[in-house]
Amino acid sequence: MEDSRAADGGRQRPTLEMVAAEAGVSRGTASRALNGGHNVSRRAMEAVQAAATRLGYRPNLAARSLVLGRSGSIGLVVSESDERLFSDPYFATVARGVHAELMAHDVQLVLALAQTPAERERMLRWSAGRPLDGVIIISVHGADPLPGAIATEGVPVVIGGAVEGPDRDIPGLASVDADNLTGARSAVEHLVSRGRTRIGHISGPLDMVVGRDRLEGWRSVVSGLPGGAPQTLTVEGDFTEAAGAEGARRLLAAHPDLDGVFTANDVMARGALSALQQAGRRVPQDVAVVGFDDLPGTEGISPGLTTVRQPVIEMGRQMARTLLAMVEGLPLAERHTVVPTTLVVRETS
Amino acid sequence: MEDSRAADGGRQRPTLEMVAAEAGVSRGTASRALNGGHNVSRRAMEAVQAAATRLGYRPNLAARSLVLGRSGSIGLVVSESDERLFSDPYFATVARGVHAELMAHDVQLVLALAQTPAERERMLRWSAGRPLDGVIIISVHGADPLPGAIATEGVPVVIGGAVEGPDRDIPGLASVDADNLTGARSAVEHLVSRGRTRIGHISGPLDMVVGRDRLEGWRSVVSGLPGGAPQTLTVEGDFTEAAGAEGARRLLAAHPDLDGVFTANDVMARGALSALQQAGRRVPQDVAVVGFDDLPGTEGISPGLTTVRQPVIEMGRQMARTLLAMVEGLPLAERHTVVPTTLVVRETS
DNA sequence: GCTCCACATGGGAGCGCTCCCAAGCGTGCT
DNA sequence: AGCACGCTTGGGAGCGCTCCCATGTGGAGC
Repeated sequence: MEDSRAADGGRQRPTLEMVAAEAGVSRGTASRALNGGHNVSRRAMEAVQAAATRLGYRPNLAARSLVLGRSGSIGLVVSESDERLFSDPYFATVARGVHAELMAHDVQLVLALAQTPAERERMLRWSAGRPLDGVIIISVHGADPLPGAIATEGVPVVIGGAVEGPDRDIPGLASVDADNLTGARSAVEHLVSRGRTRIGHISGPLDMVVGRDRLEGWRSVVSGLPGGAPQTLTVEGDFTEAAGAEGARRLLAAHPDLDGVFTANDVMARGALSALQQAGRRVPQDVAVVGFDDLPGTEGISPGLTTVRQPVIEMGRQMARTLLAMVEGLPLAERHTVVPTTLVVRETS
Repeated sequence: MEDSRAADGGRQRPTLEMVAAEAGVSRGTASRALNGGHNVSRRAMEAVQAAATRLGYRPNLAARSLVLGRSGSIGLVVSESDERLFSDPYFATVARGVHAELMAHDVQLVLALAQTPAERERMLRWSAGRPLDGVIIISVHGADPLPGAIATEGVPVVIGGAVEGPDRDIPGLASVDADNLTGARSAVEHLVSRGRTRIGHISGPLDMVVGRDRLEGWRSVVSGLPGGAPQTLTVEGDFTEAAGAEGARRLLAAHPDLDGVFTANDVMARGALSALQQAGRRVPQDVAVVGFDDLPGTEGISPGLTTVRQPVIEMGRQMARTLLAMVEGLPLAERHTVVPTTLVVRETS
């Protein structure tokens, strides 16, 4: 309507210049009054604030970004399909923690996928081009060059998960991860303490460090058992419920005497649970099941799942805190944080 | 390390000026070459592009925003607690559609809550302050002044859901909603066609239009039945599984002869389902259940739920499309879109 | 009464970009 | 051969803000 392009509600949006004029001071004074308020007389302070409210002044954040070289927004990047991003509760939970912490610092959360090459290129554009002060990347597969590339552009990166190889030494790159090795070990040791001797593992994707770490935790315990840790006691999954069910079926086929299963996350544990029951196994009498994650909001589901809890919301907050500190240029106590896990015993073991 | 504040990887980030110098042309020519490419000779074009790649040039999006008066990012605002935002699959699904459409247009998605007054004030700051070109608001309660306030600031708003009252006439405010009335009616008519005569309803929050609309759809059919539509055949829920279970228990207590339940969403239907089974009712033999939503990804869950499907992903895309059109200043065919629903009959009816 | 300093203020510079306009240049027409 | 038009090009202006520095003003100290 009205105008062809100026999208404005009609009148000119008030600028700092106009506020200053209205208050009878200069631009510089107005700016100081509205921000810190240092070196501003009480009189000027009040005049400026009154003028600002009278005019309905809102600082233009783009202009501020330009001069400060900072945008006040950070990206949360997930290298997954949009289907998984928006359906796996793990991501939602990390996002919840990240969101909470960012909001407390008045920082915008930009959500984006980076799975296809085009999406990855866009992330680079967005971070290097400044509207992103920093980036949190969760779900890293393989030796993904993206985090390193962004960090190299001078934009701080925090990875949700472990960092291996040369990326560990890039100063602009930090990480927050659960102690997957110890956590997995505690899960399997718990199964052993329950008298289980034939313990299978349904792993996460083995191109992800988290998948390999939890597998390794399992192996380190199971290889000490009489039967050892044969290949057939392990099935690679992808963290989905279907993969859990399929994994349980495969384990059962190879080892009819299976009496324990440790899955790399809770979603797969649920899948395994129904497959086991469908195969006529009672849980936990015949087969005990232990998962990993213990996301909030899943406590009520029956049967109560024995699982390794990682404080995912808090880890999300920690990622955001770390990133914000890096954006500020503050020194970090430790670049690579590892968070302890807790075993939560419920009904399935 | 290195430097105290300049977060840069050390060296100066290349600017358009530097690219122009490298290519031996002026700033203006370089700009034109990198953007549309109109009125630029082939020679200059190639020289500039080569220089840009050689220098690793990334345009400063803050500067561009400042001059264009546009940031290339839009906000997705949810007026709910962060717990609900990150656990209710409905939001995730809308977000999925919005995300897909925005990415196709290279627009950033900024995710934010606006429940507390402080959060709502921040939204106003973010939208009026320009780094948000437009805002999509989902889950509006009561007569929320926020959408109107943002629209009045000159920032286009799209509401996911119905708009009532004076807000309908604000030109900068559009909406996308499912045809809840007709959808609810078709659900209840389906129950009637299955021979049910005692049909209860577990509604959404009645301070939301969607809650009232679906209730009204139920009432319009049920009031024509012999027993009429007494108050006791309705329980107000809040879209959570617990509310669904509690609602079913209350309905059963008031009407032991209950033979049908229509719930305002699928999550509550799941809750109702388990409460009904716990009360010894067989579904659908004793009591038939129909939900609302039919979100993708829930098809596999057993028993298959009869429900009213709304194309939520597509609706999310539609919201984004509408908003982007408004940002462009394009004329809208219709400001308030209503999307038809489909009844999907499965095992619970 | 004069100097000195702390504090308050105004306004220029500049962030990196896009837009606009004037100037340059080659071609096709009369 | 001369003129006009169209395509390219360079560079100034300006988006709204923050920083910095020079200037102004008052009170404390000698």
